[in-house]
Amino acid sequence: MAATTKGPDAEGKPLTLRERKKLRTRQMLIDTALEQFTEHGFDRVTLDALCDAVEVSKRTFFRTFDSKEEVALAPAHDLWTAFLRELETAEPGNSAESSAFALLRDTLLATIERMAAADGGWAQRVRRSRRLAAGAPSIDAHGLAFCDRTSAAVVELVRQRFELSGTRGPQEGLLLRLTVDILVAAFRQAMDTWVADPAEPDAAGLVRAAADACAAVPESLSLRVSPR
Amino acid sequence: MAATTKGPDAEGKPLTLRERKKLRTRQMLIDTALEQFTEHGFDRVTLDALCDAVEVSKRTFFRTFDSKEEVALAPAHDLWTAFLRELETAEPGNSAESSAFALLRDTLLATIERMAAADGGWAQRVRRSRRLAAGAPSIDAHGLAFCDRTSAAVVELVRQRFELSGTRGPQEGLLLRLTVDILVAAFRQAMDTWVADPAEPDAAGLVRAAADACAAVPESLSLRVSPR
DNA sequence: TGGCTTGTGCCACTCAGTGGCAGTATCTCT
DNA sequence: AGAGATACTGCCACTGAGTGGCACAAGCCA
Repeated sequence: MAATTKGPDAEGKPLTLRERKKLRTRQMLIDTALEQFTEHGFDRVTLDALCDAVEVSKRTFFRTFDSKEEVALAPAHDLWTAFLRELETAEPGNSAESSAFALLRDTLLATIERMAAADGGWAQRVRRSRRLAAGAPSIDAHGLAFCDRTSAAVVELVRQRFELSGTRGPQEGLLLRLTVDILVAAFRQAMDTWVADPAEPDAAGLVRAAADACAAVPESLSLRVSPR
Repeated sequence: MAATTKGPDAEGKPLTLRERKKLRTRQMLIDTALEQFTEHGFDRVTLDALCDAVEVSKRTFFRTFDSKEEVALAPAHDLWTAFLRELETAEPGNSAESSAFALLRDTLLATIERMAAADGGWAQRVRRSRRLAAGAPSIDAHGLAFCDRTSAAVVELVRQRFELSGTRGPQEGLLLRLTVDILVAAFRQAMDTWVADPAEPDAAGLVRAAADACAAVPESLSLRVSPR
């Protein structure tokens, strides 16, 4: 994936003042947006109003985000970006199973933990963001599309870093894409159960939910139906 | 799912003139749109231009479709709508396996065949539509979101018509959703291979691709990776 | 300090999408 | 067949997202 995202590149430590300022307005925009959107509803908050509140020109907003939806999705965006970074150095599990699915799952769980550790408010922001997306179709659509693009990048990266085996077809890439999509489906499922559950609003809850959802995949394929 | 879609309800035969006219403009819009979009690019065709070509007011366009993207997605839209209808009367496979996944898969394949049988140009239109979506992020996003909404409706419908078993948890609904999402992932995969393959541009090719993708799901979960 | 780069504000503009209202075509009932 | 009820359509004005261009200011690098 080309670095087309406008998010932060949290790697090189020595941030110049300019960059720090930029990050600060970005965070300002995210926080204010999440707040306003949850308070008044996504489409009842105009960008003009939002930019007014943050004291930033609309032009600047669009230099920071690609669309009104993206600011609401920033937490999810950051998660997947971090996931990709994590995947660049991830190694197949030390356990017996070294399936691609397990690798991806473990990397995702590790990423979640790392995000939460690096920023205490992260879990809350993710929940807010997800709730917003659930209520506003256009946000959800953008989120889905972003997931999809990320999936493609994941497939790319894994093929580049690892040797695939366990199949005879010439279509390892296709199988891999399916694997990634299944992981994503499980994660979305986990997200929704986590967001709906008031008991564990912290990152640990999300990790647990994600692990559960991944574990449920084989079961779900053998789920049986009978007419009632 | 409430009947919020603006698509045709191809069930009651005696179509009144009004409805026939409406359907005709709808089809006109779809055909012209697919043509113009593929020719000049999605965002280089304004709605004004499109409506001009079909000699319809923009207001009328928005009474027929919810958004500019939706007209490009109409074929996919129709497919999933038909899938839902099909599912209302589908019965678990007569074969030994009566898994939910098999039920959904078979229903989907049957729906594809039925769509193609009812309308010769259908396959071509679907290909065009999919190609458009692949090239225009905003179309793709809308398509994903629509798939998601349909998935929810499918879960709803299956839970209503069938008894689920094969699991001990109280979360059959969650498992089922996962099942549906996996089917959708497989189908999207199939779509892309089918669209990319010039050899079998007819519906039979899509059916084959979809069946293959579904069959590949278990394999994909056991796909193994090793560092290179 | 002074030039150089980079981010910002402002302005005007395009285009998707909506509400309202008046006009016309279709339906229905006798 | 004709008249009234019932869609559906066209037109117009409007909101709001998103973009291009240019002048200006703030941070950067000697």
